[in-house]
Parts: sequence; C-alpha cells; structure tokens
Amino acid sequence: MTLSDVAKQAGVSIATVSYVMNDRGGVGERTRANVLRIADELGFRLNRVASGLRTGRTQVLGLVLADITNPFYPEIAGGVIAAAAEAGFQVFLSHGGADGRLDGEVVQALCDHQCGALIFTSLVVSDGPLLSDVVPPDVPIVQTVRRIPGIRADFIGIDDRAGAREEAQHLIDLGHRDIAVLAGPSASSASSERTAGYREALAEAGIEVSPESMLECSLTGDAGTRAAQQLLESRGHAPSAVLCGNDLIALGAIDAFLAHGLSVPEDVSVAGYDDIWFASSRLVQLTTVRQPRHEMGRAAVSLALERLAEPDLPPREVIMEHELVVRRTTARARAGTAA
Amino acid sequence: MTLSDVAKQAGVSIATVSYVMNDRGGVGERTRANVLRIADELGFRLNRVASGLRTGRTQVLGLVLADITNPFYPEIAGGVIAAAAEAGFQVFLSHGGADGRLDGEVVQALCDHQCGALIFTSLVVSDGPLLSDVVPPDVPIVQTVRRIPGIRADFIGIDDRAGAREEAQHLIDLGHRDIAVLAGPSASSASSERTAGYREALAEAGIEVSPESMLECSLTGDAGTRAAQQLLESRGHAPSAVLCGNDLIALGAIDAFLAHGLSVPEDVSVAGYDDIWFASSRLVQLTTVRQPRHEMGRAAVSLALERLAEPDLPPREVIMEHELVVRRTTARARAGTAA
DNA sequence: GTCAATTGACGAAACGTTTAAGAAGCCGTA
DNA sequence: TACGGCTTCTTAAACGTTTCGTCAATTGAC
Repeated sequence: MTLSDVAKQAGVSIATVSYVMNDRGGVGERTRANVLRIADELGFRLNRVASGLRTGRTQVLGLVLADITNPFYPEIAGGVIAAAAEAGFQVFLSHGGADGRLDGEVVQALCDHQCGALIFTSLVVSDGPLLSDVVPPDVPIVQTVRRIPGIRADFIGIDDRAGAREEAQHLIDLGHRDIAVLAGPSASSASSERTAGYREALAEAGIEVSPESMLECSLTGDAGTRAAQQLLESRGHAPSAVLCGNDLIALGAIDAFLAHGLSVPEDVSVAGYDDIWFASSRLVQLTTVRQPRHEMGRAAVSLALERLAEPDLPPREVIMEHELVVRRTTARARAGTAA
Repeated sequence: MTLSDVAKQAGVSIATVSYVMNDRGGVGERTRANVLRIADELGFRLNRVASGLRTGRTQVLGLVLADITNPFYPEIAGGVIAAAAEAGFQVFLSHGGADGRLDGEVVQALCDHQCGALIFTSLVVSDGPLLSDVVPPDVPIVQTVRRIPGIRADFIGIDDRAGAREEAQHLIDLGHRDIAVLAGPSASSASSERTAGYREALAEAGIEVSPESMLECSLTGDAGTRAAQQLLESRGHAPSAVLCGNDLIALGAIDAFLAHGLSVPEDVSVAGYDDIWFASSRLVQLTTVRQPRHEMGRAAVSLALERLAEPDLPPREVIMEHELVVRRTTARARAGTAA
C-alpha cells in the first residue's frame, strides 16, 4: 500500500497524492477530495521511514532517562511523549548506565536512527565530550533537571538553589538548629545547587553544619539509609532535622531513623526534594520541593522543536516554578534540641 | 557521511562496504580490515532509516504502556528497553488514553513508523478490533499483564488466579474470616482472574463475601480510598482484612483506614497485588504478590523477536513465576473479629 | 595445461517518499 | 490572435541502503 497504489487508483500521479497527503497547496479541490477518499478507502498511510529518508529529518525525538526505574523520571517522559504526540512526533526511549553516566552506545544508536532531536535528563559533567563527539551538530540537544556547562544544548529545570534555601528556611523557622544534610553527588549540578542553597540559608541564620553532619551519598533509598546510619553513629545522637538531596534519600533516611526507634517528625524532622509521586501518600507525607515534571517534559519538547525550526537561536535556559510542599515529616523542633 | 564516502576512500564499491558493515561473508580479509579502519576513521555509521526503507523491516519495537505515571509500568519498560538494546533494537514508547483504553492514533502512529513489532501492557477487551484493524498482519503483537482473547498476539504474564488464591489463603491462615475485596475493573483480565482467585480460596474455606464487602474500583490510589470509605459506611464497621486488586488500591485503602483512626494491621489487615517499588519501603511494608516486571519486559521482547524470525509459530503464552510477599500490613486476626 | 569450482568484488535496481522543474490548460488583456 | 500569468498536474531525480546477478581472478583436480 504505497503512494503509487493510491495514485493508480485515483488516476493521478504519485506527486499529486504526496501533495495531498502532506496538505500542500497546488492541488485542485476535486482531485484533492478524490485522492483523500481513495486513500481512506485503501487505508493508506504515509510510510514515515521513507519520508525520513527522503527529507533527511525524521519526526522522532530521542529521550534518555538517567534511570527509568527511578520514580522521578517517568513523569518527565510522560510530558515529553504527550507534547511530542501533539506535534506528530514519536519518542525513542533509552536510559543511561547504572552508574548514572551516559552510555555512548545508547546515544550512538539514537543517532543511527536519525532522531530529529535529543532530550536528556540528569547529565553529569563527564558526559559532555560524549555528546559533542557523537551527536551531529544539526541535532538539537535539550538537557533537563541538571545542566552541564559549555555544551551546545538548551536547558530546562528549576531554581534548585532557591528551592533549597526555602526548604532550609522552613526548618529554621520551625526552630531547628542542629541540622544535618544528606547531599546528592556533587558531580550533579542539581545536587550541588541544592547543597549550596541549604548552606547559604543555614549560614545566614548563623547555623554551621559540622563535617560529620554533612554527608554526600548517591540518590537512592539505600544510600539514604546508610548515610543516616552513619550520621547516627558518627554523631552519637540524631540531629534535630535532616535536609536530603532528594526524596529517595529522605525516605531511606526515615527508614533508618524508624529502625533506630526514633520517630519522624517528633524526634527528627526530614525534608526531601522533588516531590515524587509517593511523597504525597498519606503513609509518607514528606515535606519536599516540587518540580513540575510533566510540564518540564513538555517544555523540553518545545525547546527542541523550536530549535529544529530555527537552529540559530541563542542557547536558552528555561527555569520553571518550584514549590515548597510542607507535609508531615517536618515539625517544630523540641525545646531541648533547639540549641 | 555515507557508504559511498567510505567506499570512495577505501577504493572499493558501495556493495562491499555494505557487506562489511553488516558482517556478511564474501569479503576478503584484507579489504574487510581496510574498510573497517576507514569507516572508523571517518566515524561512519549506517543510516538505520535507509536500511529500514530498503529492507522493509526496522530495528524498532513499539511499546504502549497503559499509563506511564503508574509506577507499575516503568519497570516493564526497563526490561523491554534493556532486552531490545541487546538485540540492537530501539524502542518507541507511547501510552494509552486516560481511561485505560488504547488510543487508535497512537497505534497508527507506531505503525506509520514501521515498527517491527508491538508490545502492549494491560489491554482491555474493547481494544481488540482496533489492533486487528490497524496493525499490519506481519507485525508481531505481544500483550503483557492482561490478555484479551481471540486476537493474533502472544501473551506474557503471571498466573493471577493462583497468586490471588495464595494471598487469600494467607489471610485465612492468619485467622481472618470477615474479609472484604476491593477488586479492579472486571473488564481487565488480570483483575477478574485475581477476583476469581480470591473468591475460590474464600469459598473453599467456607467464607462468603457479602455484596457490600465486594467492591469494584479502578486501579488507582484515590479509587482505593473512596472504595474503603464506602466499605466502612455501608458495613458500619471495618472488615478484619481486605484483599485489593492492586497495590495502589491497597495503599489508598490504608490511607482511608488510617484517616478513620484504624490501624493497619492491628485493626485491619490489607493485602495488595503487584509489589510496586514502594510497597517494599519500610514506611509501607505491604503484603502483596510480586510480578517479575523487569523479566516480563525482557520476555516480551524475546517473544516478539522470535516471532519476527519465525512468523508461523503457534500463538504462545508465557506464564512467569509470581511470589507471595508477606510483609507488615497483614497480621493475625483479632480473637474477637475472627468469627 | 585445461577446466570446473570457488572466492572476492562490483554494477545496478529497488525500497517509498519528497520536491524542483516543467508542461498543459485556462483566463484575461493587449 | 498572441501572450503573460495563473492554476493544476506530471516527470524524474534524488535520499542511503541492501541484495541479486554477474564477472574476473584464483584455486584445485585431473
């Protein structure tokens, strides 16, 4: 079932059918209607692979998630897929390596399939050279969540530092002074921004964080559990509150505290970051900072398509609104501990 | 950068380079090595779109998730993507409509892009005609999780009925007699199998479930909350235990019970189904039945590729191992209520 | 030394589409 | 009548691969 079949049936040339199927002008009203009818009867649909070859651009976006099993990412993917579908694009989904780094083969494969644009989540700095080596210069790149400097790519994310400051301030307002930080990997721009935000707000309030109360761990629940245990061991007692690099760390830390017989938030307040779906469950009720993930996915597609239409646009950064969400894992500091 | 460029540089024909790049025989060892070297120097990679057009088959799988934001599905996607990558395939990701039904346009778009095979999760019966209308007969279809009868498609899932029986038996063994069921939509084969399994096991133990203790709701947390509320209202008191159609319903129900001042599992035991990631969190510790989602995704790819290689295989059903996971939301029935 | 079989390489057609360039018909005006 | 300017339609050349059929060169057997 090809253009040629429809053309034969309708008694016109292949070109005419092509013009009709692509809604191009220059076709008489009668023939257009006739072709449309025949195509419909025959169940004809354009072969997008052939179009892609001929035009040199495919209606396909490549999306690389850092880790698809991390509940943070699928909603971004949802936004990307929805916006892409509206624009008539398909989405190739891949994910990075287990260590959070980008897998060169994955990016290569995407390029082999002639993606029109590439969207990445949570790049790390060492991914930079890979991208410039592998991705053809005419393929737009959008990075979300994290940003690596100096690469040819648009960015979409939130003001992590501001969110972190607000969250730290929230704890300070609740009277906490003995505050620990379980930070995400400093290789991640988002994590280091958050850590910086925490530090700034605490410093402004005259609170200093001792080295043993400032731990760096990877962005998983297990890492959070281990870090919280280490916190308890090295300090000898629980902090009054803990600021975590993301929600998974926070949940892992809560696990650890509960296992030590501490209650949250009565004994220790815990705050996360991201507002993953499950943070809002009544069973958890985690205080956190929300990233508009679905909207970020949509916006990433807009950036990509805009640049596709106008390649010479200057590099752009879109910063979306975040929101401090106060729930049940943070509470007023105990009188005794607030000093 | 095309075959032609490499051929020119290596002083051989396009055909020869093609044979080399595809690891076909009939090329001398010296020329092969030379072509490989030149291709590497030039950074040449085959254009998969052109290959796809020429061969009529693309190295692409289409994956349609019922709902990407539902934490149940991304792990299936992870398995699919991993297995596909190993076989040199890319994966187009789409998702169904908000009502859980398949969107015809989505399937059409996937076919327009000449996917080699299509994998679906959680089809509903009314999706059947759509598939046979839209998907070309030479494109293998794999359905996972749920099965709709009579369509040209392989299936991969678990024995939902057996899992449900085991779970119900677990509650019976704990001494529960006043057991309610919050079932998923009966339009879903998985849900109705589970419901049937619950019923069978309860019936065998001589337990009958009153109509007001058997509610059907959709597979979301909110629906679970509402259903649990309705349960409490119409019955006047809490059941001793509740079997839920999936984990989300269970979590929603727990929410509702907690909101009514009941404790889980002291006042009421709750069991879910699926073992989504967060059911295992220490904050939840949900008793449930595990589906090996990652492996199901991988197996779906195997089925698809096998049928691609051998289209005349008889229809196949792969049933994977499930596992009853007993955690903290189910406990021995109170002496008083066990009657 | 001859001939058949094998190996290694090539030419060219095809896959289904897009699109530049051009032809045919029609209209109105000079 | 001749002609420029529309509109509508067609012809044909790509896009980058794969693969069939052919052929020259080499090998091995006699």
